[in-house]
Order: sequence, then structure tokens, then C-alpha cells
Amino acid sequence: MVRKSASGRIGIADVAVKAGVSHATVSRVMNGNFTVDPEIAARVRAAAVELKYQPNPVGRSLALGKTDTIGIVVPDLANPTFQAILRGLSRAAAQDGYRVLIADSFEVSSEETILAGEARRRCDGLVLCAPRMSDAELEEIAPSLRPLVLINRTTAAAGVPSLVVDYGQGVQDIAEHLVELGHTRLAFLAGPPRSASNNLRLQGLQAFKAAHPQVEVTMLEGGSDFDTGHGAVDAVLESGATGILAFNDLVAMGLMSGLHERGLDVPGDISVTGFDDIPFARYTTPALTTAAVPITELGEQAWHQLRALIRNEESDAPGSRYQPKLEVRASTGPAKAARTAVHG
Amino acid sequence: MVRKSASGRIGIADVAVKAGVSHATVSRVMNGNFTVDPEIAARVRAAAVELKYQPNPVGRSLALGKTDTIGIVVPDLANPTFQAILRGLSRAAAQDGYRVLIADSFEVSSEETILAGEARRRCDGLVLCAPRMSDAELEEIAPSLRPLVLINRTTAAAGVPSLVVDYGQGVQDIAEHLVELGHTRLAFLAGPPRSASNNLRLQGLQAFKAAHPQVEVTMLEGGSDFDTGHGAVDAVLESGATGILAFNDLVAMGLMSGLHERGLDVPGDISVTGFDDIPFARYTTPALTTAAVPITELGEQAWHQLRALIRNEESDAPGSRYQPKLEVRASTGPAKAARTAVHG
DNA sequence: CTCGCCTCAGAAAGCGTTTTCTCAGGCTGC
DNA sequence: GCAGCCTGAGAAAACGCTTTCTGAGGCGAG
Repeated sequence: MVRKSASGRIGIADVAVKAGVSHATVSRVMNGNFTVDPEIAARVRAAAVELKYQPNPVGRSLALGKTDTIGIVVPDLANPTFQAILRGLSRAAAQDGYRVLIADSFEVSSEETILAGEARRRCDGLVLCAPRMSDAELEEIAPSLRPLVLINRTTAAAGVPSLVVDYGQGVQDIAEHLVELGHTRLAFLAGPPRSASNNLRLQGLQAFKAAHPQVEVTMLEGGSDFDTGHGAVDAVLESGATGILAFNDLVAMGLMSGLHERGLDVPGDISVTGFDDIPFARYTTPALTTAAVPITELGEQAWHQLRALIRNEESDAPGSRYQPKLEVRASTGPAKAARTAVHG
Repeated sequence: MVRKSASGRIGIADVAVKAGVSHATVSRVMNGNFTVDPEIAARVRAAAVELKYQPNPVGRSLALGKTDTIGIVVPDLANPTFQAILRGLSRAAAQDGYRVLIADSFEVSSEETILAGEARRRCDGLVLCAPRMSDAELEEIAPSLRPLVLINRTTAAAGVPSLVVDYGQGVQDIAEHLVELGHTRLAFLAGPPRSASNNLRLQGLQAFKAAHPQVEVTMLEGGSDFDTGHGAVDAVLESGATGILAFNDLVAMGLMSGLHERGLDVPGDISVTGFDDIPFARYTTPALTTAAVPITELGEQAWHQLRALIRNEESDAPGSRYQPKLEVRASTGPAKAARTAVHG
């Protein structure tokens, strides 16, 4: 008897019956296997079209052992950086017929491990984006997540390529820029403590301080969003610094907004810099001086690395390092000599 | 013989062997079926832990006929609005143990249909976000995509709830606000032609014009991003309007940036308004007057609707309508009487 | 003319689960 | 003491597909 669409949806069996052939033949035709008589193939195709048959991906995945899906775990989907990475990844993967499953850990590092495992089991590979978990934990679970690509984080575990941005160099470039403008008192509005990219920035600043002992660099606590910058106005003014390196563009924008409310002029009174060069950066007033990171490209490259792993190709590059590019705009200007007086 | 991890990964069979029971029993234990002897259950659990067994979701999906995954199709992942919807959706779905698969159609409406179908087959339900396809096409494919929830679009197809924002009312509120400030010459920087939300805005403006015949409203072509706004400066000035309603916040920001470059003051010379109230809006200089849409909540509600459909509950509400809320900030001010002179 | 090879389609065995079906054993109740 | 019920675990079917295995038929070569 014809088990007609037991589940409501039409399956390979229905097509087989309609075309008067076996399941196997239908499968062969649908997969472009040419060991099938052209006439029969045409009949099958006609039946498939008529029934609007579309192979069930789950059955297919089970049989083939692959899902044509990759996962990405991000700490915070609200962060433009991760959004851009996701976009680049999704776009690149789509071109190779892969889809992207997203997992947002909401900055909870314990969630991260679980989400990563679950996502990985449903997918053919995983991109772990700036994970907040400890090095030890990362190294422990990394093998079970392969094929795995890391972004802005490295691990000692083997076979796990990393894509990292050289935040250390970028922050030094920005600091140099400010020094060239005559600033001698700088302040760094730091990012989330658990963020590896924040640590890289701090290291870069240490190197900068070593090379420029005459420049004073104050460290201020911070975060990664607007409100952090907006709320840091007092601390910034208190520091007496005339050149402020914000953790990222969002923080810089929040800070500029706060300074504006206080009637201070950027860059007349204080110069402000961001990091990342998010699309908004060039449209702030004044336009934000920042270090451009090819974020979308990062996502794209993540896919290329992951694809190589999935295909079991020899990944020539075990990872890549991206150099930020200084983008000088209008939010930085010559240091104001009288600035210290304001402070005093 | 023990078929020990034929695929490399350990499966239910390995656990069964280790615990000395059948596959079925292992499955029962893993699913919390209590018709199993506590002692045996404990033995199975111990074996599972020791082997680090994690059920294969693909096999599970095939057997259960569900994937615990939903899909979302967006026209452009770079658009902050869709990012926010995605975030709300992902967060809400995650709380119910569902994951989100994303598909970006890159504004290509023909892609949309295919992506939607593919995503749907891999998932238990679908959210179609501001689809660009025609009404006819949407109505045709909608039934095959159910459970389906639409955002910012409606369809005549049955059983497909819609979440729509009342852009028409929102744009009227903004226009009223400008009129109250004394503006009599307005201009609307339109969005993408295929966008349904743009049409709603246009309809709203028609209603506004009918109610305020004394106010001149110029329609200008546009788009949905920064560059659109930035590039529209000439057209805006040419229109002679003193109150500009930009399609959304991005366009407004681009426009303000362009006006600033020309040395024009906002709101001194021209008032500018946006739409959406994206997070950046309150941090522009001047802070942007806009109509706030609870975008993240929209994503959240989309999940609730979809969940009801998936669970086959009686969806009391066939959809919802969201009222934007006028957010008056610093980018709008009293009309400048001499403005027409500048124009003439 | 017959043997063997080659082509091509159907039968069936997976893929890794869940779940129904079956059945053995222990218990209750008469 | 035995029929019938109930508990609980194993066997097997099912989910929808791919792919190996099997075998029938056609053809060429000896």
C-alpha cells in the first residue's frame, strides 16, 4: 500500500511510487548520479516537480553525517563587532552552501561551554568568537569542538586556527598619533576585564609607555558600550588627560556625547579616539579618529579557515593576524596647553 | 561484536554495551522516562558520564520530527533593525531551548523564497522579516512555510500572524511635532522602494497632508543607510524644507553629518528626525529626535507567536501592532523664519 | 553459441535516535 | 494454587535519506 505522506509532508517514497521506481533511484537522480537511464531520470524529475518534492535535510544529514551548517558562539549579539563578524561569516559560508546557527552567551562564560558543545553537535564546525572562558577551560574543550576556529583568542590545543587582531599595535599607533599632536597626558578607558582583546590593548600600552617614558598614561576602568563612555566623563576629566583612548568606538561615542553635554569641545579641549571603525564612526560629530579593523573580513576569513578544516585540507595558515589601520578624523587635534589649568 | 564508535563519535550503542543494557533503555534513561529500574538507570547514567556521551541531535531530530531550531530570514544583516530583531528572537528562543538559524537574502527577493524554503525544512518554524517579495509570491509560499510569523508585512494567507509597526502613525507623530515647532515646509527622505514599511510611512504622510493642507511636504528619493542621508544633502537644501523626516535613524545620521560638513546647524537651520530609535540615536550630536520602536521586543514577540504555532496552541492574537513613541531630543527645534530666504 | 563482463535498477543495510510492540517474570486476588 | 494484571526491559520498527550489495539483462568476445 502507498504510505502516502504519513507525516503530512511528501517524501522520497511518494516520488518513487509516482515515478514507478525505487527509493534508491529517486535518491540517485536527486543527487545527480549519472548511472541512471536518462528516460527514467526525466520521469523521476517530473514526478519530483509535480509533487514539489524537496529532500528532508535531517534525513540527509543523518545519512551523510554532515549538516551543511556551521555554528558561531558570540559573547554578545548586541555588540556591533560581533554583528559584523557574523555578517561576514554568514555571507562567506552562504556562498559555499552553508548556513549559520547562532548562539549568544550573553557574556556568561559558563553558558559558553554548553552552548558551544550543543551548537557543535548540530553543525559541521564551529567559530568561537572572543570566548570569555579561561585559557584552561578553552584548551580542555577545544579538541571536542573541532573543526574549530577561534577569533580574537588563541589556544594551545592543536589544530585550532586563530584569527586575531593586533590590538596591541593598534593602540600604540593611536597613542603615537596623540603624542605627535602634542598630547603628553593620555588616558585609556579599558574594556571588559575578561576580554582578551582588552588585555592585548593593555600590553600594547605597556610597550608604549616603555618607549615614551615622558608621557603619562592613566588607566581607567570601563566596559564596552555607550553607557560606559558616557558615564566615564567625570573620571576622564579628573585624570587631567587631554588625549583619551577609548576601548572601542561605542565607548568613544558615549564619551564624546557626555563631554558635549558638559560643554567641552572635542577636539578643542580633549581629543578622543575609538577602536574598530564601526560604520557609525565616520558619521559622529566630530568624526571619530579610530583604528580600523576589517571586521567583516575577519568573519569571512573565519569561514575560509573552517572550510579548510571541514574539507580536511591542509590548512597552510594556522591562523592569521590582522593589523588595524589608523584612521585619523576630526575627533583628535593639537593638545591644548592650558588644559592642566582646567584640571587644577 | 561491539561496533565501537564506527563514526569516531560515541553513540547510544556504546553506552548500552558499557551499561549492559539495550539501546532502548539508554534512550529511556536519557529522556527521563521513569519506567526504568532506578539501579539500572544509575548504571546507565554512570556509563554515559564516563563515556561523555551526548545524544546526536540529528538522529534525535529525525526520530522526533523536530529540530528545536527556528529560522529567520532577513533582507540585510547589516541593518541595525534586523540585528535587533534577531537578537530579541534569539534571546527569547534560547530561553525555551531553541536555536536560531539565520539567512541573509542581501535584498535579493528571488533569493528570499529559496532561502526561506531551505531554512524552513531545517527548522521547526520560520520568521520572515520584512520580506521584499511581492504580495502574490508571499501569499503563495506562506502556507508551505508554516509555522510562520511575519514581521513588518502582512499576508492574506491563513494562519500566519504578523507583527507590524505602525510606521504610518509614527511618521504622522513626527510631522505633527515639527509643525508644532513652526515648520511649514517638510521633506521626507524615503526608504527602499520595495520596503513595505516605507509604504506605510508614505501612507501616513498622505493622511498627514490631508489633515494639514497648509503644510508643504516634499518627497525625496532615498534608501536606508548612512550614505543615502549623506548624499541627500543637496536635494534636501534644494527642497527648501526646514523639517526633514528621514526614513530611519541611519539616514538621519548621514544627513546630519552632511549638513554639518556644509556648515549648517541642526536644529538651528534645519530640524532632522529619524525613525527606530536605534541605540546610537541618543548619542549623536545633536541627539536625534526619532520615533522609538521596541525592536528587540518585536523579535521576542515573534518567538512567542511562533512558539504558540509550533505547540499548536490557540494563538489568541493573530498578530500585533506596535505604536512607535515619539522621542523628542535635540535635533529638532523651532523653525527659522529666514529659512526661505536662504532658499530663494 | 556460450561465457563473462558490464550496466543499471531494486533490495536492503545503514546513519543514531525514539517508541511501539512483545514478552518474561512477579504479584494480586479469588 | 492459578488466572490475569502489571511492571519493566529487550527486540524491532520507524524517522527519511544515501549507498553498498545483489542480481537481472544485454552485449561483446572467444
